[in-house]
Amino acid sequence: MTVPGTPAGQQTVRRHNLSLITTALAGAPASRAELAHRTGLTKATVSSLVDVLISQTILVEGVPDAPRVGRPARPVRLNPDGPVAVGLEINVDYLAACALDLTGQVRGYRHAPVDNRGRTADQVVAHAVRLSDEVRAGLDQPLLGVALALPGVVGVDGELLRAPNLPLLAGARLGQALAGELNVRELQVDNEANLGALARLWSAPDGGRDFVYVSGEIGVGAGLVVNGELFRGVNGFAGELGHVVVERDGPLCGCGGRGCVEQYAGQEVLLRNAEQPDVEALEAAVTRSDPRALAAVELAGSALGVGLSSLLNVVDLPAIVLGGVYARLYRVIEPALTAELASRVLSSRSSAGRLCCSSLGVDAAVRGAAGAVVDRALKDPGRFTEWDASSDSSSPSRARRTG
Amino acid sequence: MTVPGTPAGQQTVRRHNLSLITTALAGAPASRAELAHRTGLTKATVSSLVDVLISQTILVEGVPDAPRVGRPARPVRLNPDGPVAVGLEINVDYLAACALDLTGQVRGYRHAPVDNRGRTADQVVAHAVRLSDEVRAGLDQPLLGVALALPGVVGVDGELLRAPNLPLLAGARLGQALAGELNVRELQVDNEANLGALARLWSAPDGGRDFVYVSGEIGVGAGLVVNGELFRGVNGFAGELGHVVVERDGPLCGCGGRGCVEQYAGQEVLLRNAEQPDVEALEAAVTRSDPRALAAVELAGSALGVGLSSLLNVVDLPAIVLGGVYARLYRVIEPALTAELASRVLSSRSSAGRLCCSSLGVDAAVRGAAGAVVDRALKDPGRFTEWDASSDSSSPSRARRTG
DNA sequence: GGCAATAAGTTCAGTGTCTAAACAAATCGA
DNA sequence: TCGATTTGTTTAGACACTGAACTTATTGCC
Repeated sequence: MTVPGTPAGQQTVRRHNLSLITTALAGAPASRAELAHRTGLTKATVSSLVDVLISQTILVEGVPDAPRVGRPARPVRLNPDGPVAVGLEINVDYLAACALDLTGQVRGYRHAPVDNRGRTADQVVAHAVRLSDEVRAGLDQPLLGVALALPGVVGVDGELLRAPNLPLLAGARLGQALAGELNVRELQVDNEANLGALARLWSAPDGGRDFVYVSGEIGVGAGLVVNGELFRGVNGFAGELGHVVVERDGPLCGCGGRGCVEQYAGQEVLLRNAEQPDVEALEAAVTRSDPRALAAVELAGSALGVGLSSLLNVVDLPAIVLGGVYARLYRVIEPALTAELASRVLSSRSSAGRLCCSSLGVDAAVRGAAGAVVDRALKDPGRFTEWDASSDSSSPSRARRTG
Repeated sequence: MTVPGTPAGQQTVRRHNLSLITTALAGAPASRAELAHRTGLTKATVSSLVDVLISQTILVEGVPDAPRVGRPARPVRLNPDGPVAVGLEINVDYLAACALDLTGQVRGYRHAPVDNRGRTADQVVAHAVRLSDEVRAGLDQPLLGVALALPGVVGVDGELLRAPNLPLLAGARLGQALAGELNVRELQVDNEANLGALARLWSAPDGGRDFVYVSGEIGVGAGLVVNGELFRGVNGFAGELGHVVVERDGPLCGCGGRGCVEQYAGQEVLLRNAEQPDVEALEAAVTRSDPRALAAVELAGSALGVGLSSLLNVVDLPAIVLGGVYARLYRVIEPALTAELASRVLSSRSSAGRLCCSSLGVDAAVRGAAGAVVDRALKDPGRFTEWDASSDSSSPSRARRTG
């Protein structure tokens, strides 16, 4: 909570304890007395903090439930009618948007299949803004914030640095453009693997706070979740599983190296090896036990296993969650993968490295984006002490672009 | 500073701000007024905090330097005669100990060449305790704490989980045994790669706060330093560079996998390939351009480059520091290594991935261990509010083992 | 030598936040 | 209707920070 190198005062304490309340309420509602018990604060302090959060529309009082002996508890919970977070995703062949309230409920969702390969940044941004509006239509709730998921390598400043399949958008400052259009101060931008990982983190409360999420989209990315937080690395390049080496002298990769995971398990290579036009066809071929398809998937699984072994020996995480294509091919890909992992990962002996498959579909990244906004708000609700006064970004009717 | 999930109060603020003072003084002494300027606190607060730290013997007032106009500043600095930290290292063929004062100055050092392969845990612990005493001999300063460096995989609880060359010590709870003998409450245990990395962090102030330190001892380990902090992973297994895959079907490794970095660049393999008995001989052979030796080192460099490329694509760090054997062979190993890195590491285009060589020798890990103790103290001096009262561990004369 | 200028460090009233304990409120059970 | 029980609020006190006034110590200039 406290920012290193910055002096702490009473306000710092307040901020920390406000965050204690909101995170304690993220799971289930609770009375003030129970909050005091959970957080270790006194009842008096909890009352004071809850008052602040209610006045900020972050919390609301619920109806007392089945009364027992003693004064009935008045449960307090995250306000489903408080500010909403919007997640956006710009991908190769679709755009998506998602509105989430503070409780994590989806309040709006749009998935627009569209080929973005030939579109300019301006066009894509305009479309994304439209989706953002649609997704908030009918919700008379202020905008908490917006986050954006992109397919490719995203720098720390939100720039799209590498996007092999969206060349027109490479180098575009999509985050800043969208922030201007949507009239939000800051807009978090991250790649789909990272945000997919976060979606998994919050959608599976018992799924652990440490895992690798493998995003099997066009590239092979991984989101590293360590102690419930994303590990991004210094430039935001962390988790580039696609360019971990499987064979030093393997096939040449677009990155300039040789034998990268992507050259065995990337979607493009996978389809080519299987001689199938798209993922749907591959899935069908696999279910009818097409030998070429099976071989291609097995090769991919084995290479992915080698790459993940290297990754796990470097970052030491106890679980792997497969997303994207790999989730859809889980059944077929799993044996080769586990075989490699079992023989290669050091920690596989002491801690059973669980492998599982994401239950979220294509909407993982958008959900994660919106969730990231909510998460930030719940982890530091004190940020909004000035925020609620200047509610210029509160109404869905924003300043439209001129022309 | 603040512990997540724990209520914050005024004491929390104090603790944070005390740490602000000590870390601000880690570089150079400063007057109270300058500290106020550096930290952002008021002069009044700084005075109060400094008083506390002086009473705890963490800080001392120095002599006023060349006076200028105005009341002369009274510089405050870390107390070189305050508590001392002890670092210990148990390695395959030596034991080492190091005493560091709060300013980071070495106040005592011992390096005892001894073959530990045949010794039991009890024997090694007893020897280490003796060295710890020797290193503090003549220093009438309380003991700040002790940390221990081990060659192998160290679990989060300090257990030595894998130590291929010290089979008698595998599974031993050396940290707990030493803590009991030395009468310290807790004793930080970590592997030599991690502590070597920390030593590098503090010995090269301009060396950056993000890098991989490659420890070329018996195994090939890596210490990952991210934003000035060690990245240990969930079980403490992070950074096992030796078992990153170079060739999926390469030679069988002791870990059960195939084609691990260790099978090309490990010290044992390296010596075997070069047909040399030990590292000294190898160094000599290399300087007289022995073709076998050069080939072996080049092979190692190339394999290390492949492994490090995978590592950097996973954790995204901007610099590599070579330690151990690799530092000694830097000249010869560097070309092959940089070639692999340049073609394979994604971020090598945007951020120049600097490769350099540690200036510390075999004492890197002990220094790092002692430094880790000092670092912890400076980052949270508030921990010692109760500590100084019960000064049972303050005198060098401790309770000896009975018998 | 005396005195303004300058800068360092201290003192003190004021404010915000937490704690602990007493108090008020609301319900059950007899 | 009354005691038991639990929730939530009030209040006095403690603690740490801030800002401003104040004290201290030195330089530089007349």
